[in-house]
Amino acid sequence: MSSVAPPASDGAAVPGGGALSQAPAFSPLYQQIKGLILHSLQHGEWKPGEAIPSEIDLAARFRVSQGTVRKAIDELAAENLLVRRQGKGTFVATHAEQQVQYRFLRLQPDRGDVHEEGPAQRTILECRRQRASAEVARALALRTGDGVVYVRRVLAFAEVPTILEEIWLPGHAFKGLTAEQMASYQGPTYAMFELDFGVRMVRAEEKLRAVLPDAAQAEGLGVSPATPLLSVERLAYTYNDVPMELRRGLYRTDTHYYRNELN
Amino acid sequence: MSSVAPPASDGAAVPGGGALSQAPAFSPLYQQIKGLILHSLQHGEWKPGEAIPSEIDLAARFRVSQGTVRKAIDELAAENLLVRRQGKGTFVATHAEQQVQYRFLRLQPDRGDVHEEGPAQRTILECRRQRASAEVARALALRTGDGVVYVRRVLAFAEVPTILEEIWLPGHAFKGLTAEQMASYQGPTYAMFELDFGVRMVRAEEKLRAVLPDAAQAEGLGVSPATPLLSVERLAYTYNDVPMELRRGLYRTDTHYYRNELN
DNA sequence: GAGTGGTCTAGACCACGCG
DNA sequence: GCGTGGTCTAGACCACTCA
Repeated sequence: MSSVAPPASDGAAVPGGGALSQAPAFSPLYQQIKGLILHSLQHGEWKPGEAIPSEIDLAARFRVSQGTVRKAIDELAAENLLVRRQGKGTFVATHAEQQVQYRFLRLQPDRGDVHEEGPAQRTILECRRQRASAEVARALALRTGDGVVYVRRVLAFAEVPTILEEIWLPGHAFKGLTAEQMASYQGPTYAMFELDFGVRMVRAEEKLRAVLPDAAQAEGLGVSPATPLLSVERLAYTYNDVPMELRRGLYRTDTHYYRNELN
Repeated sequence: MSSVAPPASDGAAVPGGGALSQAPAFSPLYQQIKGLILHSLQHGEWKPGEAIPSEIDLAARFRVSQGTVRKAIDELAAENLLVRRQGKGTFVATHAEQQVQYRFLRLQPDRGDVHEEGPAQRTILECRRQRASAEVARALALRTGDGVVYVRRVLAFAEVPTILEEIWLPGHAFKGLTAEQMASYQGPTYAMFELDFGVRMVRAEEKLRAVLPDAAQAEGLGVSPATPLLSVERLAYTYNDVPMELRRGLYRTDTHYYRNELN
């Protein structure tokens, strides 16, 4: 069923260059294999946390050598879509059961480390459906007025309220999301999104600014309105660069800092 | 001269497992090759911007197959130490002549893009030798009281002062650095460090916080002391994770934002 | 057309996890 | 001991750059 030609049986491998090819965009075989694996991931052929077929099986299925599927998997693993475990297999990455609890949260405590601090305590302040504003619609690639789920919550570490955030989710993908669900799930929110809605966040972009909170925001975090806060606007994407979540967070940075690595 | 055994001529490749090996730390051949190439980079056998020998030459030199040096180079390229250019060769990465002017600066203008904005205008406020405080010494792996070069400067974009930063450099590696030099060099400061001092910054860690400036800082940026600013503390490393620069910057975030990508 | 990196294959063997 | 991913090799051919 795959569209990859079996080069060996043809006697000559002509990757991406058929007789009718007009656009000279050369695409190596392993990229095509990568695309096929990605397609299977998107369509749920293998679920988060499950093992995908072995390299040998995939090589047979796509009629290519093991080395070629290897290179495809290497790239998907580098993008954190797959996880290789020697001796066991290759697994679909998941936000649950991941050693690092919050993969996208860069906030670190000034003293002690993130493990002593333990998981965040969540308080849901609000959770309701609303219509997308022009701004939210643009970010999520919706039309103004489309249904979105809006959540407002506070995250506390060691009983200290540290993050106040607003979340917007496309209504069509998150039908029936309740405050209960947001509050009661043990573990990362993104793990719950995978389990209950089949939406897997793959990467995100953040824009950071220093701001002063308004009165309501200051109260939500229990700080004075003169306390500068780190504003973090996050756009999270699923497969194929489809935006699936907009978040606006205010982080306290008197007890924590935002850590970044530059390469 | 290399310490890599020629497996082919021995009839059996036993990577990392000699007769005397006691610590079972298995290290694949390509990792050893990577180490050898890294060593040559550190010791200036090939300078930033220059081409290194071809894969075939390196394979002959280290007595391994081309595929093995390929994998070593792949990793070094992924770490931004080398740059591959098909048809031309593999080059030592450099902060000069790099398409992205400032590789470590994540600040983006709110309107327009970074290219229209052009290069930063630098104003050196101070540049002198001093003794390392306990804090600076700890960051740079020096002893308290060791000589360091201290620089204070303002960066402006489109004539608007945007970044106020302090820089500490180990005195032993930056002997003779002058304010003139800091001001007059065209291009990234890190490119000047490579050319004039042979110090190449390879990666960095940043800690971000929202802060309010003191009176002097506010004046330096031409903002009110009530303007929240993004505090960015950066530790930059050369090869082998040796810290070579501490920077403390205050970024205006009313006209710019700090961009980050999460994977 | 020569030289460089990039792709693809086929096969051998090694390290790891688990029953 | 088997199956998985990981390493290493040798050789063929392709795409790109430049003289």
